[in-house]
Amino acid sequence: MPVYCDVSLPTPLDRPFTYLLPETLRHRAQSGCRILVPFGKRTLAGVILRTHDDPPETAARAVHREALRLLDEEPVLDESLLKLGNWISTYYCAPLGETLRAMTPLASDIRRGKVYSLTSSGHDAARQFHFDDAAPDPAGQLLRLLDARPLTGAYLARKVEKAASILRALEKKGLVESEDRTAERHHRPVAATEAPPSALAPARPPHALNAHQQEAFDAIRAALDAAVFKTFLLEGVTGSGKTEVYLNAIDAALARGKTALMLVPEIGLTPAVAAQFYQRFGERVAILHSAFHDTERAQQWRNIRSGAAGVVVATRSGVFAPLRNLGLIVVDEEHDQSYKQQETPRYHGRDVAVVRARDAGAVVVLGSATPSLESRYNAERGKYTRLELPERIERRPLPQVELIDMRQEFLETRKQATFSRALIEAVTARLENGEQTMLLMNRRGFSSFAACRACGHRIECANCSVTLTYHRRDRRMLCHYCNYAVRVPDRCPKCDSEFIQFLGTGSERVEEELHSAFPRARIARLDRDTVRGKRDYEVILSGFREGSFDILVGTQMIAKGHDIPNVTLVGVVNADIGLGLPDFRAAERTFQLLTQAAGRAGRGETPGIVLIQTINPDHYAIRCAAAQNYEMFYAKEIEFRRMMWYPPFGALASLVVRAAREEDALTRSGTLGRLLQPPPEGVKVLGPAPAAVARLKNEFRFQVLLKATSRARLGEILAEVRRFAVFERWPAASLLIDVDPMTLL
DNA sequence: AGCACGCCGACT
DNA sequence: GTCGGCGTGCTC
Repeated sequence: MPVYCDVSLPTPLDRPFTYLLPETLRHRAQSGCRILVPFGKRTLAGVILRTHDDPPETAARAVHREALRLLDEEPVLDESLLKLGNWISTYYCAPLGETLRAMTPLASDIRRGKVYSLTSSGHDAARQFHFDDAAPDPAGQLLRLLDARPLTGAYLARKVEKAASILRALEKKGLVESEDRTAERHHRPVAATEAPPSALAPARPPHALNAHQQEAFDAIRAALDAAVFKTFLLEGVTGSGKTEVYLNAIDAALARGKTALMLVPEIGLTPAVAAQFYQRFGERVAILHSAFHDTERAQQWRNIRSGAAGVVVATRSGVFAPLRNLGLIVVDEEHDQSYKQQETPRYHGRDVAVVRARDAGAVVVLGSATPSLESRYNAERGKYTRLELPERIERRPLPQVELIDMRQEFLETRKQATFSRALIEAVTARLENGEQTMLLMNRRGFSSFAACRACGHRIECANCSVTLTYHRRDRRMLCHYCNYAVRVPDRCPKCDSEFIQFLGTGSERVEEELHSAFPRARIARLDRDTVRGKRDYEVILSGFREGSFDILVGTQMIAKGHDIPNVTLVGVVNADIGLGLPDFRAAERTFQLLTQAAGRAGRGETPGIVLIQTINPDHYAIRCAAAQNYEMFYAKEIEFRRMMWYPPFGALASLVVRAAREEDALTRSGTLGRLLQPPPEGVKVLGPAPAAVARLKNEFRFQVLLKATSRARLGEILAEVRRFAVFERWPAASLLIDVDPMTLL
C-alpha cells in the first residue's frame, strides 16, 4: 500500500511535491487522479503523478504534509494523457502542473457553490469601469473582475465588500448571471438544451461521395484498416465536401470498434454543426466547447470517459478528451489560428493532435482549403500524405473573382469612398434578384483611430501603446487589447483644437454606410461587438441563412466555413488590412482570409462572384487569392520562408520580457540579449527590440526571436534561458516563451 | 503565482 | 504612535 504520492501543482515551480497519503486514501489514490493538498497557506488541487513508498531523502529536511481529499475515484488523465502532458510541458516550455490543469476540464468539481459570470450587457457595462480608478465603486469593481472570467461567490465576497447584495442587484438588472454548482457531483443526464435536436428522427442518410471524395475516403479507410499512425492532409477547395469525407471516416472508425475525435475552430462549433453530427451518429456524439458551462462540459466529459460517447466534436482543448481506443482524429480547418492557445501552456491543438495520434497508433486527417505552410511542407517531405478534392461538389464552379484597384477608383471618381462603383452595382443587382451578399470588413468598430488635425495627436490607450478605436454604439473610444474606454473627445486633449478627425473604417461604419447606400436593404452585422453571448453568432447567421437579411457584413467571423446557398456575391471592402502587420505570417493570413471569404460565394445553384477592393492589387497574397490558386501562393511563400529561416524551416520561438516598470523590462531584456550573444551554434537571434505592442495592459514588453536549425537545438537554448531566468530570480510571469508562435504580437 | 514576513514614510 | 508601501523568501 503506497504511503506517499507525488503531486504536480499549478504553480510556476516546475517540480512535483510529495505528500503523505492518509490511510483512507492509500488504496484509492492513483496516478492521474486529482487530489486536494495543503500548499503553504493555501489549498490546491493537483494531479497525482505517482504513488510510492520511497522514504523522504535524508539530506532534504522535507516534511511531507498530509493530502486532504481525493477528487477522483478514477484517473481523469490516463497514462497516455499524462505522457502527452509531459510532452507538451517540455515542447512548449510550460510548467507541468499548469499544463495538466489545462488538460482537465472538471474545474467545477473543485469550485463548488455559486459561480457568477457576466451577461453580454454586463460585459458592455464593465467596459465603462475599466481602469477608471478615480471611482472605486464596488459594483464597478465586481464587473471588472467578472469581465475577465467567471468567479465564485466566495472569492468575490473576499475581494469586494458587500459583494453578495451587489451581485443580487446586478443579477436583477440582467448584467450578471449565476450558476449553482452544488448538485455538481451527482451524475445527471445531458443538459436538455444541448440534447440532439432531431436525433430521434430517421437518421440522415449519408450523401453519395463523388469520385474525389471517394478516393480520399478510400485512402483513409485503408489506413484505419492498417491501424497504424498515419497523417493525411486533406486539401479541398471551398465547397468540395470535406465534411462528408470526415463523416465517412468517423463512421469507418466506429465500425472498426474505435473512437473518433474531431477538432473544429473555436467559432466553428455551432449548433448547426452539432446537429449534423447528432443526425449522423445520434447519442454516440459528445460536444465539448469552451463556451459551455462547466457543468455541461463535465457531463459531456463523463459521457466520453464512460465510453457512452465514441465520437467527440470539440474545440482546441478537446484534444485532451478522455477517449479510449482512439482510432481517428480529424482537425478541420487545420490552418486556423484559434488552434493555438494564447496562454500557458501555449500549445497548438493540431500539433498536439498529431502527437496524441502517434502515441495511440491512430489516423489523423488535417483538412483545409488553404493549408498552413507547415502542414503543406510536411506533406511535401512525405511526413503527411496529401489527399486532394480539387472540385466543388456537383461540379459547381468556383466563384469568379475580380480585383478592384481602389487607387484607380479614386483617380476616376475623385472620391474617397468605402464602396467602389462596381461593388455598389453588384449589391444592387443582388437586391433586385433576391440574392444575398456577404461583405468582409476585417476590422471592428466605427473608425480605427481619432487624430487631431491641428497637432497630429492620436487618442491612445492609457495602458497600451495602441490607438483607441471609436465604437459608435458604445459612444466610446475603446482599447481592443485591454478594454480601456474613454468618452469620445470633442476637443484635442493635447492642444484643445476642435478639429478631431476619425480615420480608418471599421465594420460598424461599413454597416452604417450600407444603410445609407441601400436604405431598403435588410442588413445584419457579425463581429465581436454584435456577438457577445454564445447564442448570438448562430442567431445572426441562421437569420441570414433563412433570408431575414439581404446583406451580412462582418469581420473574419463571416469567412469561416458557412454554407449559405443564396449568397451569390462576396465583397471584400478592404483587402489590405493585415498586410502591413510586422508579422511574417501577414501574407499567409491575408491569403487564407480572402480565399475562405471568396469561398462563401456561389455554394448553391446560382454561380457566385467575388469583388475584392484593394490598393495592393499586385501583392502576391491578393493576386493568388483572387486566382484562388493555393499552389501559386505556396510556391511563392515557401521561398520567402526558406530565405528568412522562418517556419516551416527550422524552429521558431518568441521570448517576451515584460515588466510594469520600463526599466526592469529594459535591463532584463538587455541581459537576455547579452546571454544570447554571440548567437549559439545553429541559432539566429533577433532582438531584443520593443515588442510590436511595446506596452500592453500597463506592462512594458521587449521581444527576442530565436530561429533554430533544429527542434532539439531550440529546446536546449530555451531550457538554458529558463534556467538563467530562475537563477536571476526573475518573476515567473516576466518571461513569456512562445514556441511555434502564430503571431508576433 | 500567492502569501507571508519585514522594514521605512504619511496619516488619525 | 499606526497603516501600508513593496522587496525577499518559501511553498512537500
